[in-house]
Amino acid sequence: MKVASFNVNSLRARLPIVLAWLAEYQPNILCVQETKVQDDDFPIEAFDETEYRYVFKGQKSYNGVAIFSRSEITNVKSGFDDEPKDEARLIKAEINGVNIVNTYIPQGYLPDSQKFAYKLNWFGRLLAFFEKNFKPTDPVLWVGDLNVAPQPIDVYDPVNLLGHVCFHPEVHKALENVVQWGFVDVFRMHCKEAGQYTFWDYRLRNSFQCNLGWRLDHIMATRSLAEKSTDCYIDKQPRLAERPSDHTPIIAEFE
DNA sequence: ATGGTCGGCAACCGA
Repeated sequence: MKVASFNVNSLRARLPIVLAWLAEYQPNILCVQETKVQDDDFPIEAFDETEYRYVFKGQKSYNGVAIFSRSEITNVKSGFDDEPKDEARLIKAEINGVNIVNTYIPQGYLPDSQKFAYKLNWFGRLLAFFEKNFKPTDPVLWVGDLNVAPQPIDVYDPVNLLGHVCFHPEVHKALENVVQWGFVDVFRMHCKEAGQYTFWDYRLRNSFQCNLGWRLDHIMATRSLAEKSTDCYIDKQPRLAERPSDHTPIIAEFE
């Protein structure tokens, strides 16, 4: 089983890239974030021509998550139970007995801002979500753009970037609290190398060419599932396409 | 050199 996560930065703008990527990599499951499309305008026709089924929850302009799957998708639910639900940031489903939780976690703007406090709180709400819906012994995959680079080897300049909203001690603690519930970082389990990134800022000149990146997109698995993972890797091919996203897909393979 | 990127969507906001 092949599972992937990809922040597409607009599904409609990236539609040919996503379709070509699905055709080439043939994952069983693809989770996407930042679809930036409200549900009425989701490009269902394009995906109805593929073998993929899909579920999605979006809103106008911002956020938006979707899951594509070659197998039946059941038990779909978006958002938290309490307010604000953030439906366009969290979608959960069950596929072949595996629970998929696809998240687009708030970026946080600046460390002093309300948005950063909201981000930190979001991890707490997510932990409560896992505690309520699953047991750590269940097969759960938590994937998506988590907007956190967990370790110094996950950012291009750990000294100067320390304190950034995506590389901040409080965010590291918030992430760790959720991971401690029962997750294994599947990419890190298979690759200990520094400089393996999934995001390069558009605003930095030549950030991709110079590999000035961040590892913000993750595939987390509960222990029983992680033990079945055979490989995990980051795909940089879409950056070479006509219209690259600032993120690139991460793929995990399971027995 | 007083700049430099995207996408959505129609003036800026978010990343």
